[in-house]
Amino acid sequence: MRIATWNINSVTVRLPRLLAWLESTGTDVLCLQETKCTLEQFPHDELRALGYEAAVNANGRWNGVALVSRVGLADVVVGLPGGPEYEGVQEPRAVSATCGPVRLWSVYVPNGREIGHPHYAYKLAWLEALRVAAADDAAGSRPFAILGDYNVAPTDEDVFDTSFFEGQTHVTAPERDALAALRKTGLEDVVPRPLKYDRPYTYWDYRQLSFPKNRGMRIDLVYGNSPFAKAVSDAYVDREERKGKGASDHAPVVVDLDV
DNA sequence: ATGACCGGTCCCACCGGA
Repeated sequence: MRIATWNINSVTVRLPRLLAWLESTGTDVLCLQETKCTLEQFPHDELRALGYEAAVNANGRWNGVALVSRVGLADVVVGLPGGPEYEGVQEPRAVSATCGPVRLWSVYVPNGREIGHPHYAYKLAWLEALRVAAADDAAGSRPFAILGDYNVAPTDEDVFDTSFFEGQTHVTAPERDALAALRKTGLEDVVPRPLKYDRPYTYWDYRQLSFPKNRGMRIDLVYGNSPFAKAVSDAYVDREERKGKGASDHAPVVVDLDV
């Protein structure tokens, strides 16, 4: 079984790439983030033509997540139970479902913007709510994973230059502590292998030739419980999908499971 | 080549991304 996570940065603009990628990789379940569409705009018909159904949490121009599956979608939960609001709104940043033998979340963790910004406190509160909401499944015997854009680089090895990020979000101790607390529920970081260079970055800024210079970050993560992690036969970052005109600024992370 | 931001928006610039 092949599962993947991909911050697609607009499912509308990226639809031709999405369909071609699903076909070429034979992915069974894809977790999407930043769909940037309404529920009505989500391309259910095009995906159904390839044999996929989708569970979607979206409300317009920002954020938006989905689970796209050709191996079933059961017990769908839309949103993060107990999750915080930002400016009075529950943003579409989480959706979970059972896909065949595994329980999966697709999450888009808030960016945080700047240290001390209300969005930063919101980010930390959101990660804490995720920890609480996922604790039972994390400790369970069914393969379970939270995949998505965490907007946190777990270690200094996960950014191209630590000095570049001094004083910025994504690398601070409170953010990394929040990830550590999440792992402590029984989840481990399934680190993919890079297809080139030495580090499995998943994101490269559009600006300043970041991708050709490999000035990247590993912020798209797969946190799986022990039954999930034990079933992993391979994991890699598909950096090929970051290439060319019309790419997302994130590459998909692909995980193969023996389940 | 992987090549010097991009997507969305009621619109001629700005927000959000990280």
